[in-house]
Amino acid sequence: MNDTARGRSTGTTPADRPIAATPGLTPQTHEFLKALGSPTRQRIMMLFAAGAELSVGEVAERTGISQATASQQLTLLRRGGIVASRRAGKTVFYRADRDGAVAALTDLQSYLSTCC
Amino acid sequence: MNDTARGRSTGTTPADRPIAATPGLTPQTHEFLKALGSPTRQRIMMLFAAGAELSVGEVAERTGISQATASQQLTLLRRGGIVASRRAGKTVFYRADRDGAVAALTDLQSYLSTCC
DNA sequence: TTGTTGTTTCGTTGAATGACAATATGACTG
DNA sequence: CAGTCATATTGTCATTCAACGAAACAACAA
Repeated sequence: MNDTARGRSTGTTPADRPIAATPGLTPQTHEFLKALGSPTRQRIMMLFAAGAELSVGEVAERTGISQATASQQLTLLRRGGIVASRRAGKTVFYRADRDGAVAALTDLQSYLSTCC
Repeated sequence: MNDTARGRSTGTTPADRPIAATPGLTPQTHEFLKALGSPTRQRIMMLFAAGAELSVGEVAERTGISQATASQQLTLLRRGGIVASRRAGKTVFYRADRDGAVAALTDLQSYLSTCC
């Protein structure tokens, strides 16, 4: 569960890997693309508009999917860096992760400016 | 390919709400996400760097996949609007579609600014 | 016409995905 | 401690996807 090592993130890029040598997308961005490639997960994301914070159960209820599925899909979205989670007692609240989204979008843009 | 009713997109959006009315992503953009979500197709895209034009057979050879598979994957990429094709006699040349990529990226950006 | 070449479509196979119910874990309450 | 609530994980099934070879199709040459 521990989601350390974000890899790309905010402008670090030490001395080990120059950006230009990277032939493709960051694994993070790959997860991002897969995450948003699903209509169900797109629908879930729309629930987080305006900075809303929702529990897993609320997401399940509002989308009409089972609690188990909601938990799984939210895990995928978090893996894609588009949502973040916070635990408050027994319930876990998810919210949109704007920074993660921007990072993925930036990576995508850089990738596309290479291959297009 | 006829994309009627894009909804948000390039319009100047005078006094109406650009955000509230848009429920999700364009089908085109959905195809775009699915297309780039595959490592194989990401690899294919990298072949089109610097405006290169490649036949289906060349793509097959350089990626090590069968010609049939290459044709299928290129179809998916075209459906996502990231490549365009041109027929010259018997051979079909594919190239990156920069405009399509930019359009999808713009749509994505607008979507994310809604839900994040 | 027949043949050749490049591409697409068809049919199949194995792997990955999405969804659910059932169960396990974790966190609080009594 | 046992009990309960919210979430996570597991097991299973149906659907989808990537990849292939074989066959159909399209464009040209002889």
